[in-house]
Formats: sequence, structure tokens, C-alpha cells
Amino acid sequence: MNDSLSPVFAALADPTRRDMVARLTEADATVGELAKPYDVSVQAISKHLKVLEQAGLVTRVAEGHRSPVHLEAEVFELMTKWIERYRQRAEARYRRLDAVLAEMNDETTGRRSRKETA
Amino acid sequence: MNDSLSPVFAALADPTRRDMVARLTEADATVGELAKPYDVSVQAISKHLKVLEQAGLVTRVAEGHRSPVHLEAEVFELMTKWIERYRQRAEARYRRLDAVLAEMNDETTGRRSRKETA
DNA sequence: ATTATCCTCAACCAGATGGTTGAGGATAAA
DNA sequence: TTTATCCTCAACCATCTGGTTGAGGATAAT
Repeated sequence: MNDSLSPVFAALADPTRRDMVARLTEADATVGELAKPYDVSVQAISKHLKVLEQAGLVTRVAEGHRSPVHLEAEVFELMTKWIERYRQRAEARYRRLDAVLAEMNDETTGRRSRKETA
Repeated sequence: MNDSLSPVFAALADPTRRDMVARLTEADATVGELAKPYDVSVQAISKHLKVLEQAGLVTRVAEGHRSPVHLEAEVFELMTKWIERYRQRAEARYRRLDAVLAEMNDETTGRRSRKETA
């Protein structure tokens, strides 16, 4: 399976990681900067970053001493595509269902369908 | 934190569950029907359904013997909202950054900025 | 040259996750 | 009534996950 989607969903399933992503939309940041607001060790944040990195959500270019973290927002589209595809499919189905129900209702009440009366 | 998002992302981080969701956009289905295509026990699928259910992605109304599973597509919007918010924020930032870089380039090359020449 | 800072790796731990098998309760069919 | 079907619960297992602490390598600052 070419499953590039699972790691992305998994990465964003953690609130700390979602928050980090949110902050990275404002500006790149070093590991230390990213770690500051949270009540966990720098090592824990380093691990979180590895998860985001392997999901393709984030890249790092070692820059001497520090390694600034950069958000790769294109991956968002992968998810949006998936979600939208099935959301629309579901909606289409509901529309069909509504039509069928309306039809049934019209028939049992002896009324003409809207199409016919139009 | 009012974290209703984490369970949704977590639920969709599994390919089997994503596939079940995809299939449920076509039609409601019983647990047995859902389980058929996969090479795992019915109990495993039952567990997957509990995950989807607790994420709010799916509901079940016991109907005598069987309990048909129904997709609740509204939850999709929660995710889409989150993703779109930060995607747009990231894009806005890139636009700002591009503008700054263009400005710097113009200055070092002694050219006027596009705004001035327009 | 020494010291401090930034970061990662390794080992460990508790709890979650995804799978299994076995047992059993309710409903439907014989 | 008996039997079959659909589904869930419980116990178990291996692996993954998110956290910790400790050690250490590179780079930067004194």
C-alpha cells in the first residue's frame, strides 16, 4: 500500500503536535523555541518533531548550531483531498436518499412529485 | 482543553478505518458486511467501529438483530476547518515572505520595487 | 582552551493500540 | 424448542507511543 496519509493523520492526532504546527504557520522556529511553552522535556519535543518530519509536515535544515524547523503546508492538501472527496460523496448520497424519501411520501399521499408538477 | 479533534484524526490514521469510512459514504452497512473485505476477525472490526463511533464519525442504531452503521459526515467539517485555517495562515506567511525577499532583491540590485514602478 | 548551549541518541517505563481466541446474549429461522 | 446468526465482551499478546533521565557531539561564547 502507498499509504502516505496515515502518518499525517497520526501526526495531527496529538494536540501538542497540532499546536506546534499552528505556531509554525507564523514563523520557523528552533527546537528550543518550540519546546518552551510546553511542560515537557526538550527531548520529548524532539521526538514530536521526528513524527511531524516523517509525516512530511515539517523539514529541518541544520544551520550550524541550531536547526530551524520549517512547515511544509503542501501536505495539508493530501488530507483535504481525501476528506473532501468522501464528504462530497456522502452528501451526494444524502441528496439521493432525500429524493427517494420525498418520492415515497408523494406516492403514499397520492400527490404528484415535484418534478411532474413543475 | 476541549479536544474533540484528536479522536477524529486518530480514527482516520488507520487505513482499514479510512476504507470503512469510504465505503460508508456509499451506503449504511452492518458489522458483518463491513468486515467481509478485510482479512481480520469480526471482533477486530467491531473494535475499529468503536473507535470511529467515539470519534463521532459513525453512529449505530440497534435494529433487532443487526446494528447498521451510519456515517456522520458533519465531523469532517471540524477537520477541514482546522486544516484550512492553518493552511491559509501558512500561505499568507509565504506571501509576506516573498514580498520581503523581492523587496530585498530590488534594493540590492538598485531597482525600484514593483509597487513603485506600477 | 574551557565552558556553555542546542540538540539527538539510548534505555527505560506505563499505557494505548490492533490483533487474536473463547464465551455468551439476543434475535431470527427451523 | 432448538438451532443458527450477528454481534460484543473479556482476556491475552506484541508492538507502538509519549513521556522520562542520562550521556554525549557539535557548535558558539568567554
